[in-house]
Amino acid sequence: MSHHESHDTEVSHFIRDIIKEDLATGKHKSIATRFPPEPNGYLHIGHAKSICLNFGMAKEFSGTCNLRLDDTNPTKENTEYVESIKGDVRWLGFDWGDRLFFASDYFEKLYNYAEELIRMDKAYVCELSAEEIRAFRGTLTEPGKESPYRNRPTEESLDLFRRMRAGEFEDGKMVVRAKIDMSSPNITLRDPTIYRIRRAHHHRTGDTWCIYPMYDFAHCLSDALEGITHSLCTLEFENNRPLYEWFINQLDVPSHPRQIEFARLELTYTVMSKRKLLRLVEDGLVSGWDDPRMPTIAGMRRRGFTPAALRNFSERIGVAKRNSTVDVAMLEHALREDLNATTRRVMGVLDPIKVVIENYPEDAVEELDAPFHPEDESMGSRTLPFSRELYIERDDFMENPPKKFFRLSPGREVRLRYAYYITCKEVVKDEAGNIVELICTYDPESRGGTADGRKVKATLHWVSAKHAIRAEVRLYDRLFTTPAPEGDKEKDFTTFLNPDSLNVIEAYLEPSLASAAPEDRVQFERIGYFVADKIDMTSEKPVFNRIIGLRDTWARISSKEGA
RNA sequence: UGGGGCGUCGGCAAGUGGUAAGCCACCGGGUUUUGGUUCCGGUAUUCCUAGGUUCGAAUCCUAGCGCCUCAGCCA
Repeated sequence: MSHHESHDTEVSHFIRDIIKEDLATGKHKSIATRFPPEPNGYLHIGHAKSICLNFGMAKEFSGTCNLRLDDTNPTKENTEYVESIKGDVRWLGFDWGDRLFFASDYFEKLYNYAEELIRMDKAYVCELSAEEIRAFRGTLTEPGKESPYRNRPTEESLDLFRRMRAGEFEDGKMVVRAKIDMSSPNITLRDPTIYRIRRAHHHRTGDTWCIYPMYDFAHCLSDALEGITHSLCTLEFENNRPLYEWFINQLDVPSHPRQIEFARLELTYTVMSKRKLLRLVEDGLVSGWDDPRMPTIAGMRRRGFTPAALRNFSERIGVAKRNSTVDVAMLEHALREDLNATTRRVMGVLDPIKVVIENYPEDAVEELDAPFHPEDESMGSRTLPFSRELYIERDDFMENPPKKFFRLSPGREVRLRYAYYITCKEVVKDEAGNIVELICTYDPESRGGTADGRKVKATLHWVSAKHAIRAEVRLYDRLFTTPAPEGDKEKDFTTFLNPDSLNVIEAYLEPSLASAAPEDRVQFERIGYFVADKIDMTSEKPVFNRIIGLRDTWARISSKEGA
């Protein structure tokens, strides 16, 4: 973890309290958590919250956190997903050591537990069809009816279950169900299915099984087998907790974990459901799961997010039971905060306008020294070539500036960062009236950016025209235009897609950037934070992604004044 | 209309009987070779509502109201 991480924001939350209490009372000598994703998709920022919570609690209390892939449904899972999950967790900065597990590691044990349940007359093989089971289940307000197979002899169920395993029956022919209470007001307790027949190739166990355990049965037992003390999951599993406890109480298991539920993360201006994320990818609305606009960990990584920013964010949003939607500005703040501290400052001009310094020698080139970080000398410095023709940002010049505009305009003097003071003498336009060039003069006494006490109201970034390198710059913005893209029941969330979420431009950058390595992050001074694209960056054709812009007070002032 | 859960500032979120932390956002102001950073200051007489208990309640009691969740051989 980087030394930039701030721990001063650590706040109490109910899970931390429970853990402290359990340690204080001696209920547990040490704690064990786990992050249990199903390898059927890519991880997103919601998972990041869970990862940070589980690994974070383990680290904070010197416990352990297992990475467990919950692979009980072979029709949806594959190794590509397990690899991406491992990579994402590692990138976030967490280490599971030798504690990588799979629910499928326990298939044999799970099978034996199921047999045990049948022997205890706490489970039975049911031959009702899926539709019949549904019909027998009852509704929210009416109790269910018992299956006609419910009271068949234990031996018969046991025999059938063994033959299920042996592959004697076709898929869907029968299931094994826990025998609990068909009239329970909690529907998860109405004889839930715990094993089904599913002839599918499993990514790890291959074809050795044709029956697979259900989540409710497998999860609690996996936790118990691993000695998990605190099994943290999201709110929608609250209804399943009595069932979780039922299984571990019936069976002779090595430990009794406690399930604790917390609210999943929702973020403004984004969608989080796996289904909707898949839609974006499949409909080609984004370039893939790692599109820099996606809230996936892979996407955020490619966008240039830092693991520390995500960790800090997770800590700050807290953990509670209340459903809530976090303002994405909070995430952006955590991002800028980390980037500000860790990133080198360089210069690049996104939308150039040429400046010719008429009193600067025709062929002269000077090497000017410029630090990489004004507040952190340890980052060192580089030299910048300066010459007669430069580029500055189009936004930094106005022919008829409003009162509060401090930048360059006719007759006004400004500073070129780490270079000289220049004064605009003349504006050159084309036939159409577009400004194509600015004729300026410079003050040779202001080298480095200081002149005898003379103050100037603005400092502009610039690049030397003949030394600048050209690069593709991908300007990313929020994917949606509304804080709650899922909030309108009438309209599909894709109608709120931001048409300007990506703008690709060609920019002029200072030459040092040609040697940037993929995933190197920098700040283009006065503009924002950028990252050399993980996939497409090469020194021949540099590609930078905008991670996030700097806070732009001027933009707010000017739009407020209608300037 | 059964069960479970949740309601504290614009958004997160502490607080669990002693008189409303913090963060984001927002608004002022200082410093500044990034209109960045940073630093100072401001921002809930009030905790879903209504009653009640108490010297004292966001915290306890009662009754309402609102929102989330559960009827996969998904997780």
